[in-house]
Amino acid sequence: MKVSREQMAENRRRILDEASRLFRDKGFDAVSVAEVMKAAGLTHGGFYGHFDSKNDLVAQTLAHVLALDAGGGNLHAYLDAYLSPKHRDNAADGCPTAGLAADIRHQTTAARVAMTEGLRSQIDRISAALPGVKPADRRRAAIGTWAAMVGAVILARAIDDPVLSDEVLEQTRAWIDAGISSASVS
Amino acid sequence: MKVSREQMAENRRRILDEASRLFRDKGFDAVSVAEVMKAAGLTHGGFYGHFDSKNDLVAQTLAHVLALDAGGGNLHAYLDAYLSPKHRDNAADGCPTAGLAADIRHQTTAARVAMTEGLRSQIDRISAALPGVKPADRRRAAIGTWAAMVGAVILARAIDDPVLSDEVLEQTRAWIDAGISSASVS
DNA sequence: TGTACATCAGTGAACGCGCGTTCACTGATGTAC
DNA sequence: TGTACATCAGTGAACGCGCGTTCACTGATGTAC
Repeated sequence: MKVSREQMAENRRRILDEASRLFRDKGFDAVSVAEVMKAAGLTHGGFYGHFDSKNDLVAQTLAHVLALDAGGGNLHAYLDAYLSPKHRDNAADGCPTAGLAADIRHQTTAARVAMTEGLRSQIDRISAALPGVKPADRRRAAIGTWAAMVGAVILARAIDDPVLSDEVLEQTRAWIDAGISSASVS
Repeated sequence: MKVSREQMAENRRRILDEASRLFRDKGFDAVSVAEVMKAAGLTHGGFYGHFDSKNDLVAQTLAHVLALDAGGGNLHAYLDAYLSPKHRDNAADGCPTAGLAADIRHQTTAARVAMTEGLRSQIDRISAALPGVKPADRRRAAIGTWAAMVGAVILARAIDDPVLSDEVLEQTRAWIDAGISSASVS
């Protein structure tokens, strides 16, 4: 049955929100169109009224979730949250880059473009949150720090030993702090 | 038709080698059993004479490829090769951690255990290749450096803009050098 | 060493299943008058 | 404002396809004598 324009817009938003969670949790390929629609409270047939294909959903979900991605002003607090066991253990609610960047390689150009723009913004945001670092080194510090953050969460999630996994998060945190500190104006 | 024991052992090795390349290139889910067997010059039916299941192949392939993984003594040369456009563009022949770590999360315990042991060795190897760093900081430097290396290659492969992708590799390289340098005994 | 035969690695057709996608249909929406 | 009807968002059965896995069969291997 037909629904109101507002209801349809809300349905679309809910599909993107649920797809975003499911994709981060299980990866693009392991989530079916029917699974996303069910999570959004709809049936699978209606999917193609909102999106051209599953590939289209992937690209639009990335643009949707990366637009929201914060990373905020307080780098110290952001690092605390990012390199925490809680973030490692809750991929569905976590950073889309850590959850999906490795999977992007096999997706369509539209999806890759959305991820590229998201990463560009993220590098700028971290750079802006490094006021103590000499301007000439700021971009270098932002990229190096972001690579280490994403790498550490991916490694921590891959490791089957809680002790080693926790250690990867903690030591990466300490290594990043030391790097930023020694690149800062004294 | 039956083949000799040596031939069977060689077939098994070839299946693991081809699976290793294909998995690194396309991810575990995107590679079919038939595709692996064809790449090894066999037909798909014979697969189950070598492995219990596709999950078993995944776990054994990881153990096989991580056992070979070098990372050698010369950290400078290793960093050069690792953070190069060539490595970024040749995932099939590249580091299994960069290619597969993010995918491991959704695999069986056996596969996760194989990856965990591979990462443990890799951290030890990098640690041993950091003789200039104060012993107390060596493990921290090894973990932070490895996280940044893996993260940078994953990000560089996800980015659809060659300029930004190259920059991620170069700046991460410079950031790692600066970090190791400032953690070294003077 | 030579022969007879049991073993078993590899073949390829077939299976059941879940996937992305299509489509005829339903009935609430929202516009024309 | 009230009514008549065209529109179209959502439904659910159905499709073709590729997947992991099974299995009856083949014929070279390698052992027993």
